[in-house]
Amino acid sequence: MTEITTPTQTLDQQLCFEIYAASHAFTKLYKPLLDPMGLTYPQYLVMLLLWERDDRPVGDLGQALALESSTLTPLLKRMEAAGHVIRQRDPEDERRVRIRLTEAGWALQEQARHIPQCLDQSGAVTAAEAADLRAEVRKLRLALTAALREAQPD
Amino acid sequence: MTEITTPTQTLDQQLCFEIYAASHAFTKLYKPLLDPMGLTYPQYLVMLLLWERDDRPVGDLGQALALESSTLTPLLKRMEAAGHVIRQRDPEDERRVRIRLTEAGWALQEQARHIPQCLDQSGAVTAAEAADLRAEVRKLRLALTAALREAQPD
DNA sequence: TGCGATATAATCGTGCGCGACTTATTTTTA
DNA sequence: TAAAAATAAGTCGCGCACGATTATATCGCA
Repeated sequence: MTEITTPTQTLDQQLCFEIYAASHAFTKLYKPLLDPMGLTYPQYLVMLLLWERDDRPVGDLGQALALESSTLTPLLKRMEAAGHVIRQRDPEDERRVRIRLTEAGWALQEQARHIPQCLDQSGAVTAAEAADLRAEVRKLRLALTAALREAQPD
Repeated sequence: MTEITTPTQTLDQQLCFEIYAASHAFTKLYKPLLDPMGLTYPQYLVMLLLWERDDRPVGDLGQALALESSTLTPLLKRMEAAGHVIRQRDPEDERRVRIRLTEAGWALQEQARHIPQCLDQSGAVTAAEAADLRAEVRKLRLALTAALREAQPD
């Protein structure tokens, strides 16, 4: 059963738009939770990585977040100014700058612990649905980056 | 079978991050397709809406895209400068500014027609998968905005 | 009729996010 | 080992995206 799929040029039918809009919705939902901690949403993602493993070079964070140094460097400087992290040249390899949590940065982990639950309790999705959806979106993302890599091989 | 779900503070397990990263991946994948038309990704979304129904007030586009006037006004001015649209006060209601496509703006529709296919052919997802995923993410997004509305009732 | 409330865009300041480029360091190789 | 290549972070300019605020126009109602 092959259908004639006229490529629908309609916003309603675009997966990309839904992802785009959902991303903004997440950011807005997180904002009131993060504001009291003095974190923005991308900064929170950096904190998640550092709580998981501290003392990483910038490029390591960029790899994990799929962000460029041109995005991360200013962001990390703001986080340093806010007292969350410290930026320090790696003596082993002077090209690298290592990012470490401050005491205050570690302290925030406690405050942040309830955040994932807030989402669950918002009734937006069940934990199981979230896990499934996460896996599917992850698959999509990896496929998109692979397609991109193919399209422009540096 | 109830599990003890310690809320995992790990980036790997965050749905929000996958959505965030997928959104950026889409934007990057679209860029080489949109650049020749002189459109950015959010501008492309505006064009989709206008091709669907021309001559809309700013707020109408904002409603559809979930964007504020503080985002759209400068964006639409850039689109006007690029010759894609015309911004004009509505004589019926002088508060409104109506957005209309120019001839050049309409002409782009042809060029843009192949874009959805490019995505399909990138092998990232099948059309059916995309439709399913779109529906799920849409459900999530609506739930998130509902949760937000509940949290801060203006 | 006129005045307060509401609706609609626009402005401003801040923080991403990227591509193109630069600088500094390390590694490779001729 | 000196020159070339590769790597890592940073800088710059531009375009979103938002919240807070403002300006203007319309509406509702006494």
